[in-house]
Amino acid sequence: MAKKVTTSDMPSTDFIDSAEILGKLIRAKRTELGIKLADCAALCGIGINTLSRIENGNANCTLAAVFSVLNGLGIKLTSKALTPTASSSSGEEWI
Amino acid sequence: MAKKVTTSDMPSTDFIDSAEILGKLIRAKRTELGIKLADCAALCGIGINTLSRIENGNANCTLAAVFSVLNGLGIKLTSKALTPTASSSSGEEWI
DNA sequence: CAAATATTCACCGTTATCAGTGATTATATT
DNA sequence: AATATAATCACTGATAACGGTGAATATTTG
Repeated sequence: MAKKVTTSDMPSTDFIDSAEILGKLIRAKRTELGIKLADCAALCGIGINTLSRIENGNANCTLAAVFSVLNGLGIKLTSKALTPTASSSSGEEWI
Repeated sequence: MAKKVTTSDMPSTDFIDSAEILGKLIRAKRTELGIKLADCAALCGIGINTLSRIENGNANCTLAAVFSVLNGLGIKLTSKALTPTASSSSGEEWI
């Protein structure tokens, strides 16, 4: 069986700013769901090798494959919320 | 000059679940910063064509290029916060 | 409406992904 | 420790990304 991964293995960073962190996030979610690599790949409609590389932090993967996994596993990505400040009520400002 | 894009052009979705939405987010941020495609590409260390394709929602782009842009523009991505619930104090649960 | 600027597109050569298969290595279970 | 299971790696052939350049197409400004 695969190595068990819990949230304690997740990077302490709040932000997903690298393929490594994204890969760890995906692996943590998959193992939490208790599904193996091969089944997850089939579920997400990508190859086993590709999923393995994504989880291992390989940055040379396509957005297509990554979003297939994120959506397949129900992982929700957000940027900082669209919250116009008082100084910019017209809504040109991201925070 | 390029078409002006403000946050009003941003997708109403809270979640970034496709290359299209990610591309729009990037473009909104770049235009908000007032820098042109070529300068932004140089700043992020990628080619102009690649940045153009990313902003236009092409899913066949590498994570490497995308993270170069996100980090170059200071766009912070997050998943749902790591908040272990009372029922899982050992930390196996994402919300 | 014309001029200037910004973006997209088509092409090139190089390089690398991708799915699939089978072999190797790592991890769990008894 | 031995067995079963899971994940990684090395290969194949097909397809496509990547950066660079230059041309074509927006888009903005005077």
